[in-house]
Amino acid sequence: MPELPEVEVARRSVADRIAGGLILAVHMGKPLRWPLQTDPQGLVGRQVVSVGRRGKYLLFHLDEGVLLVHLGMSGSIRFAEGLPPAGVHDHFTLVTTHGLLRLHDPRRFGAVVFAPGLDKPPATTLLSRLGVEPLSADFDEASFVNAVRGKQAPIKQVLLAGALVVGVGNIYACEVLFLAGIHPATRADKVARYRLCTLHGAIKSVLAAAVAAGGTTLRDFSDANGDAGHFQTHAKVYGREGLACTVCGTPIKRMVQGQRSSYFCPNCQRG
DNA sequence: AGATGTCCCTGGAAGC
DNA sequence: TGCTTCCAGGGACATC
Repeated sequence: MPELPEVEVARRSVADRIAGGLILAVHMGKPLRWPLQTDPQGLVGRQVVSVGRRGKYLLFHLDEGVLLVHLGMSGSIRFAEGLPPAGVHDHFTLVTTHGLLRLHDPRRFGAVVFAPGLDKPPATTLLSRLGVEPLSADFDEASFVNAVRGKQAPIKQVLLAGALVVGVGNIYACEVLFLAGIHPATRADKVARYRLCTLHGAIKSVLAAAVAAGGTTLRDFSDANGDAGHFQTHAKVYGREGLACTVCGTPIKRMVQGQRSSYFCPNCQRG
């Protein structure tokens, strides 16, 4: 499923080609997570100026307004050559002078939302409560450590909530907690400072490495040109319940937090 | 207000 | 072999 690195890879794979393109037509498939909130035909004639990203949202900046695209857990965008008929899971198609871009999303957790501007609803509703970008200079160690220690929820859920730092999904959350030696159920304000410093570094390095490698292809991820990622996440804990910890040999355990599986090594992750 | 629970959806895997 | 059940996940929203 696309987490931040995959969304960033998707962004890079479409940005250069789509920029400057005029929207010729818009086709909608089955409804996605939230309504577009505008007449799709109103997008026709607008120009795509650039493609940005905030958290896991792709931002298609138009000459007037912005199109927010979320890939959910099974979404991918891809340029289609020619004018092939939409498949059953192609729920949004942008026909432009610079190519035909499709959003393919079998589970429809994705979203396409139009906003008149980034500083206007519904963009503000979706983006305002997002935390810091983990790959930006704003993600500094001291601020992160202090913010985490102001929370009482389990550390895993603080990471997933995205209010402090965005883009850390379930898989990367499990992995970075393992690297930092932190048990996922530990209350955020009870985690030792030195472990949070390690966690901060792990978030930065793991996400950056994943972006550099073209994302992780755990579940059929590919970029807009159909190229798969090369970040072979030999996950150290995720999905490895019952298997030996790569560090100490203890069987990896699984627990459920907030309806989601957390994988951890009961020996390596204590604090 | 902060923490926790619920729900949306469907393909693939596992179980009978 | 063919059915049914379970599971995965991001994040808005409801509830405590």
